[in-house]
Amino acid sequence: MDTSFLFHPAQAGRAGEDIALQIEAAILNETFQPGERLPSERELQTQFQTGRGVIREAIQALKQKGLIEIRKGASGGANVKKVDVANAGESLSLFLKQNHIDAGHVAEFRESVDRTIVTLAIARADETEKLGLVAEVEKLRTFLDQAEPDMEALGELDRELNIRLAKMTGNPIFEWVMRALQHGFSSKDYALYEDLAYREKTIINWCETAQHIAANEPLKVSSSIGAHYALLLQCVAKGAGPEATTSAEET
Amino acid sequence: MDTSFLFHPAQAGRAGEDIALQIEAAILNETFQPGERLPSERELQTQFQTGRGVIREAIQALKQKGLIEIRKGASGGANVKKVDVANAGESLSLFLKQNHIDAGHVAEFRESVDRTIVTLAIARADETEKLGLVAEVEKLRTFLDQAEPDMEALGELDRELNIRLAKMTGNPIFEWVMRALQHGFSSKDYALYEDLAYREKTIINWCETAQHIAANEPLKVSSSIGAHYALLLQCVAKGAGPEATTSAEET
DNA sequence: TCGCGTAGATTGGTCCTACCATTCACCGGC
DNA sequence: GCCGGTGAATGGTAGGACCAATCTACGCGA
Repeated sequence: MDTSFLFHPAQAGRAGEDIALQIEAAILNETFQPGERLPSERELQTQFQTGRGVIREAIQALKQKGLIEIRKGASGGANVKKVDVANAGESLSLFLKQNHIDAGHVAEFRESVDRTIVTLAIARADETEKLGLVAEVEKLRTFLDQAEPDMEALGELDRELNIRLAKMTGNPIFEWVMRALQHGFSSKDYALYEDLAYREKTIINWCETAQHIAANEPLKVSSSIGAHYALLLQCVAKGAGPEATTSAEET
Repeated sequence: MDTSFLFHPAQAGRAGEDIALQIEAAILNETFQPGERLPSERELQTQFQTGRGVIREAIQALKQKGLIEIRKGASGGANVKKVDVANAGESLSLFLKQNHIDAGHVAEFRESVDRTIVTLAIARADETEKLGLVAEVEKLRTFLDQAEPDMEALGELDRELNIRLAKMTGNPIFEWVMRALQHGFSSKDYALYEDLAYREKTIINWCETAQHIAANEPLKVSSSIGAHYALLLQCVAKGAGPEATTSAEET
């Protein structure tokens, strides 16, 4: 492939990062297919108009992320690797992105984690925490009256609530997983809030969930969680409904 | 701190990796505390007897992993960072290691994931897969008669079984999580198999679990999972009980 | 005496050049 | 037609030079 047009020179005190990002973007949007070979270091050096050390640092970063693997020798170089599930050392968000994990699977996983989280939260969090959660959730209501709510703020609040809930389990792994999921998926997820009906129902659902937690009602809260994800899947299906499905699938 | 004795020169075609590992080890075993400063690049260069490029690549790798952050200028350099839960972009295994997440929390998380996995596996896997699982699990029995079983092989088989089960959900995220957990925890986990009683009970439990899956008995399988983790926690508690924890462990 | 600004030292960031080690493709001899 | 050698391509390492950012310390002036 002729890649001479792809990249532009990098500048400032972080040329390495910049270059790594450019290449990573090219890989993630599949300009470079798995199995393909990146240009050699010396070639990239001229394309980016930079020293070889910088190129090497960028490549090293991609290698560290598991995006490429490197072989020496003639016709060696950096091969784009399929980030398959076996590279578990890597970040969850990268895995979700490169494999186009569909929303259904993410939702399914999140639902299972959420159910455990609320159960543990009810069992372990003290009254103060539970009431604090309820108070925080109530803030969502302010978004109900607005015709054009601040999506940024709404998404942020939703994120914080999820993390707060995860913390209430007392088990840091749940918090880690929650943050990882949101890091890898937030952009897609919160776009759903654009839908008015979804927004209203979801906010109400959040309030119910928090109240059931405060009231120590594990079964009711579990039912709320179920309702939440039913809602989410329904909204996803509707949004992607007519024809967008075909392209979204994969391998 | 005087660190001149800490490191030894690296060799072969991957000096950078080697050095990164040495430094990472020093950080993880807390020879370098969070907040402390690593020696400057030029110092490390003389300590490792290598070129500065190699040092920079090693440092870049650590930065990529989120273990350090780097500032320019006098009294700048590489600062050891506390990998807290907020860096969700990072790998789960690193998080487990640096934060000394205790076995109980890991077990709790695994149990919740396992319960979901078996439920989904029953619902989605076809007969062939289920019978395949049973057949594979039966191989564990061969370890029952041996006085000195090959722990390596036993651990490996256990790992494969878990992943096989995760795959049967049809949701790649579960497989990812399972692999991440095992990557970050396997060494400690499979040491438990050293205990004869635990080994026997766990193997039997595996067989039960597989059979219940093949028989499509969600409740029974859930009960098996519960039994498994009860067993595991009990064994951990016993092993960690007196004080043997300190020395006998890993590396 | 106090405060501010400048000069120097420290450290990471970049560039360059040379050389080594590995691997592969091509070519010539058997 | 097969085998082995040889050279080219490519990543890996070494070392030096300079730039840019940052902190420290000193000295000048109010």
